[in-house]
Parts: sequence; structure tokens; C-alpha cells
Amino acid sequence: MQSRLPTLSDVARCAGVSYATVDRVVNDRGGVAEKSVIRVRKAIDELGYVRNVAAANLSQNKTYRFAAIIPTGTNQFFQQLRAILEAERIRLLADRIDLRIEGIAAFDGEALCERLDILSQTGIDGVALVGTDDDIVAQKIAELRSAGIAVLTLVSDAPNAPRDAYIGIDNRVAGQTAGRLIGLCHGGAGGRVLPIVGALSAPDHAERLEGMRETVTALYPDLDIAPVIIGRDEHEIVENKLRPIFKNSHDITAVYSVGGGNAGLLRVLRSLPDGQNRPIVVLHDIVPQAREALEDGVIDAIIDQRPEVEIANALSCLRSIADRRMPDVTDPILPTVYFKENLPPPGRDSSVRPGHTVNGTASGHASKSRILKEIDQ
Amino acid sequence: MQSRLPTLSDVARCAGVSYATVDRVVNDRGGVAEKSVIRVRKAIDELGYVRNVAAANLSQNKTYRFAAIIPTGTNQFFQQLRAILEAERIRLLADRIDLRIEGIAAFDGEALCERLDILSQTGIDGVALVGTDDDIVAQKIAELRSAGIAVLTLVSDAPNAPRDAYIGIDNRVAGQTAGRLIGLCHGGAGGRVLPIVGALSAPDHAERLEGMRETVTALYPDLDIAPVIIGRDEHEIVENKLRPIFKNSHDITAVYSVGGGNAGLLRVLRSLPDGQNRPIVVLHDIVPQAREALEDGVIDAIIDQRPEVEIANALSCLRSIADRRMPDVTDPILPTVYFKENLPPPGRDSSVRPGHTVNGTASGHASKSRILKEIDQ
DNA sequence: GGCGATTTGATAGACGTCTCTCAAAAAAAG
DNA sequence: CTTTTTTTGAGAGACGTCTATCAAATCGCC
Repeated sequence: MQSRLPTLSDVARCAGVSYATVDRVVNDRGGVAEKSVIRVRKAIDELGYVRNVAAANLSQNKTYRFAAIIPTGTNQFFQQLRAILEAERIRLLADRIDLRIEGIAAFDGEALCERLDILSQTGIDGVALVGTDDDIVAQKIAELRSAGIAVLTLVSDAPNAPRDAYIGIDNRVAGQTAGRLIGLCHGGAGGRVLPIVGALSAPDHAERLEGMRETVTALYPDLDIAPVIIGRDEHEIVENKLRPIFKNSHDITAVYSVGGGNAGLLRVLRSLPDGQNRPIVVLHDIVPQAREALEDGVIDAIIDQRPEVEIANALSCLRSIADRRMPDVTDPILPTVYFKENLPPPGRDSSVRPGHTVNGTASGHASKSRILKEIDQ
Repeated sequence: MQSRLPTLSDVARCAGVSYATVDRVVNDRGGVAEKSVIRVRKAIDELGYVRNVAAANLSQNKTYRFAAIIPTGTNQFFQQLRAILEAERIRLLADRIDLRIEGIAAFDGEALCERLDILSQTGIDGVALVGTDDDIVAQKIAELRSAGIAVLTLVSDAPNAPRDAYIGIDNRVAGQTAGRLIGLCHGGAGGRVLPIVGALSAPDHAERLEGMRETVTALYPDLDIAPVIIGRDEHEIVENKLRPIFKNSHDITAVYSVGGGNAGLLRVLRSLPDGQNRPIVVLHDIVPQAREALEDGVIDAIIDQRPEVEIANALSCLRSIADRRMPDVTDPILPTVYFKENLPPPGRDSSVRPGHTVNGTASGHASKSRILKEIDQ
């Protein structure tokens, strides 16, 4: 009984009106008498009509044109973000979404504005960018918005800018989670937590630090917090500032690094003398170096913002705004804690998917390819 | 420059062949000379042609008919799973996916088989069920498969059954993660871990226990593991078995409960005398009770399998198999660790979405509704 | 060159929705 | 009542793909 789902024509017949009237109702074209609207609505409810999005998209033949602007450079996290975006491109094209991926120098507000100008001239529907706290950027975002272009901030928000939405984790919550984890790991004993940030002027770094401080002081009064190391996300600076600290004093029991430049931290940790206890170490974002360190047992946990989820949400949100409808309800992105054991497998393109075991066909279904992989544990 | 994306007609023109030939190539109809195939492939590459899935779906006018069979009863996790499925129904209908949600008594293999029989007669394309270790179920799954119906196991696999795929977490990894977390929380001190399971015959419970044991014995030799409590997922049994243990001996420093019946555990924990230190407690799955306990500080962490992701992956996988194509690459589902701080907000239908701040329109865009919510912090 | 087999081209209808236009009907205003 | 305005109906064409049919062209082979 392959019962066909109801179409708008079915609704029209059921409501006793013409297709045109139904169309006027469902597409808000106006000029319909109240009683007709009610009859149509009732018919829709009765039949359980649901719009066929494939047909709707096809008829409009709209190609969404979006752009993502991601900082270039050596930052592994942003390289990863870019890789995820590239991988999504083809998939998106199938849904008639044309995604341009652009790179600019990190934290260069003027370059960002210039790029946005060029983009807006080529005609795009929406853009996602990594927000910075910068007046000219905020102003440019306002310009784009009033030109009808959707603007999202990704990973880091742009304070005071009238962006449509911010897609990213709550960095204060991330910091609180780190604080909780560090507190738990002390098992009731005292200790001293050393925070490392890139710059306090970066909103996300400041918020993470603040969140950690909040939780530790409130819940773990036996812990105190050492003066913050400012590493500018550069591994040499981090290393140079850390070496003397670990050499001269042995009271650091935990390290929380909120940003980049962790290569320096890891070098220091790996070179600690055998006698000296390694502190509890919590980092952010699963990048190759951090992954390796976790696998080696040099660090204890990574707090990740799941960039692939961020991107999926960002695109879904861009599309909703471009369509002028409510965004789909997506689950909020929460900072996620990874240990050595539940570290996700590397590489988004990996064919090995532990949480997803697939069998081959038992017998039939000769034509066309079917799945023939077996990946048990 | 709203450059239209290339269509199959464009490909035909570019390749210098007719539409019919291109169609024969892209849809594997055969009867095409090798040189033509090559020219078409080249044209597709050159133009960057990507099939318009909206058009493809529309032309086929196929309604996928899937079913999900979820155990009924008081188990909060399965109630949650069902709620997520219900919420997805409408969204799925828009994509012409007709999802039936069925309930059966938990762990009743015969009832399951009966239901599967009825379902297969009504004509469905695929079914997702919670696997059990049961021969008649395995046989029924084989029957369905050879009748051309896709079968997925969800949450718990069905050993020896020729299901198309298992969608769920690796329960051994979940147990290892729990072990790591418990180990870390002891901060190097010794202790004694008390495991609680529903039944050792349940594959997921056994695997979680085994994973925890593995990690604790390998990495935290100062911890030992107390005899396992078998609670049959029933809170009275759990409570009755736990009370004397906590009354008579005060050496339990951690509790790991792999399954249900946690209401009993929580009652015991809440009634511990003030003098007695509360052990580290790790549970599975964010259900209302567990959430509340985490918020109250009665337990320390919850390991979650993110049922909403499992369902999304299951549906995507069912669809892929029904289409006889490779499943989309989805990220594997990994057990996720939640503390009080990064606990996701309750209710899937909540309009408050912390990780997703949305602004109203600054000025224009009069027609139709737009988003007007501001949910900061 | 003639035969059969293989390969190609041309074309048409279907899917459900959107967007139009134009005329007809009904309702409200004078 | 007529006139104006509002509301409704009927229908056509487009979107890109799938599926089909039938005739025409090309090929291999003797």
C-alpha cells in the first residue's frame, strides 16, 4: 500500500477550493477571504499535508551563494575548519548551495572588510566569518546586513556587530568545564593551576579563563590559580615563559591552555625530569599535535568545540536566514570533553567508522553497488 | 552574476552527445560505447556537474517507508529516544520519508518478530530496532534482508544477525572512558570502584564493564574493583543491594553504573550520612533523573551516547541502503562526557539555544516573518 | 554491399511546487 | 440598480531529472 502523500492539489480538492487559492494561502500571497483560509488550513491538517521540499526547491531553482572567510596561517584549528568546509562543498552543491571558501590574514580587520566588499559585489546571499572585536568590522557587517546579506559569526563572536547569529560554543561554559575537570582530577587535594592564554583581548580566550577561574574558586577552594601566562598563541613565547616556571617551582599541579601555541607547552612537558610529577593538563581543540599528546599520555583531556557541527549548523542557519524563515532547531554546540579513550578517529575522510558498522548484502540485489565493508571493533 | 549550475543538458552539449546518452551514462543503463562514456565523464568533470538531488527525488517521487521499533516501558532512555523520533517525523515527511514508530515490550524477542512480520507485510523499505542476543530475532532479520528490507540495529547490536549496520556507540570505549575518568578523579590516591550493571547477558552492559575494568587495571593499579552489583535495571533491586554495602564498609571511592535503575543508586547516595564522603559517581545517558543528580552535585559525570545523533545517522543510513548507494560518511558516534557545567539544556523542543545566538533584522526585509529572538548567555 | 547488432538521437510525459496572467464570480460600495 | 473592489478559478510554463519509446545512424562481419 504505497499510499501517496497528499499534494497541494489534494488539499484544494479537500477544501473545495481551487489550487490557486490554496497556493495563495500557503505562500502568504494575501487576497484570500478568511473563511477560505480556514477551510484550507483545515484541509491541510486533515490530510496531514507536508510541503515537498524537493519540489519546492526545484521549482524555485534557487542557488544559494554563501561564503566562508577563514583565517589563514599556521593555526591548526583553522586549517582543520577549512578542510571540513572543502569537504562539504560537493555535498552542498548537490543541494544547490554554492559555497566559496576564502582565506584572509588572521585578526586583520581591514583585510576582512576589503574581502567582504568584494564578495558583496559578486552577489552572495550570506557569509560566515570568524568574529573579531573591531569597529570597522562591525560597521561592515551592518552594511552587508542592510544590503540583505546574512552574516554569521563563527567560532568567535564580533561584539557589538549586528550579525544575524553567532555559531560557536559558549566559551565561559568551556572554561567552567575545564575548571570542573581540573578540580575533579585533584581528588580533594590542594594544588595550583597555571592558565595559558593567547591574549586577554581575544574575547573567547578571556571568557574561557574567566569560566575556569569561576568554577575553581567556587568549588575547589583548595586550589589556587597562578598568574596567567600570555603566549600570543606562539609556541616559542609559550615555551620561553614556561621553562623557568617549571624549573624553579614544583608546585604547579595543573595547566589549562585556552588557545594556541601548545607546541611550546608540549615540549616543556615532554622534557620534564622523571622525578617531577607531570601536572594535569587540559587543552582546547583536537588538532594533530594535541591528539598525539593525548595519545602519548602527555596531556589528560581536550575540550573540543566540534567544528564539523559548527559548520553544519552555520550552513543550515545561513540557509534559513536566506529563505527568511525560522532557523531549524539545531542542538546547541556544547564543549565536549575527550580523553585518550574516546578520542574521535583522525581524518574526516577516513573510511573507518567505529560507531557505524556496516554489513554486506547477504544474498540478492545483484545490480549496482552495495556496501561491502565490515569494520568490527 | 548568478551563474546557473550546470545541468545534464549542459553536460550533453559540452560532451557533444545527446541528453539520452548522458542519461545512459550517469544512470548506468549500459549500451554506451566506451568513447562516449569517456567524453561524458570528461564533460562532467570540466563543468563541475553535480546532480540536483531535489530534481532527482522529485522525478522519482519515491516515498521511503521506514519503521523504528523501540522498547516501551519505564526506561527513561528509550522514552527519550521515542520522543526524538516523534519530533523528527514531520521534518522527515517534508523529505518524503514516512517513519512509523512502533513500541514493543523490552527484550521480548517473540513480540519483536511478530511485529516485524506485520511490518514487512505492510511494505516497508527499512527498519531500525534495538538489537538483542536472540536466535529467532537473528533469523527474522535474515528473512527481512532477503526480502529486500534494510535492517539496522540501534543502540544495541544483535550478535550474529545479518543486519545491514549497527548504529550506536562502541560500548567498550564507553567503559574505558569511564575508567579513565574515575582514575583521574582519584588524583593518584588509591580506592575501590563499585560497578553496577543491569545484566551481564546484555552485550552493551558487559562491554562497558569490561572496558572500565581494562582501563582501571592497566592504568590505575592503586584502584581495585569491587564485586559487580547486578541490578536488573530496577531501582528497588539496586537500592536493596547497595544499602548494606555503603552501611557496612566505607571504602567505596567510586561507583560506575552502566545501565538503568539509577533511581535506587541516587536514593542511597542522597541519604549518605554527612560524615561519609560521597564516592565519585559516573552514570550513562542523560535522562531527567541523572540530569537532576548531576545538577545537584550528587553525581560527577554522565557518559552519553547522544541519541539524537544516533537517530540522524540511522535515518541517513537507512535511506542510503534503500537507495542502494554508499552510506553518507557520518562521523562516528563517540561516548561523550558531561559534567554539570557542559550539560546540554533539557528538552529537544526548547526554543532556547545557548550555542546559537540569533539577532533580529536591523532594518529592512518587511515581508514575511524573521527571527526576533535574542538569547544572550 | 548487405546483414544484423550495437549505439545514438530526439522527444515526450511525469513528479510537485512556484509564479504568472487573465477572466469570471462574488461581495461591497455607491 | 450599477459600479467598484475583492475574491476565486483555470491554466500555463518553468525548474532538472527519470523513464520510456522509436527511429536513425553507425559498426562489425561475411
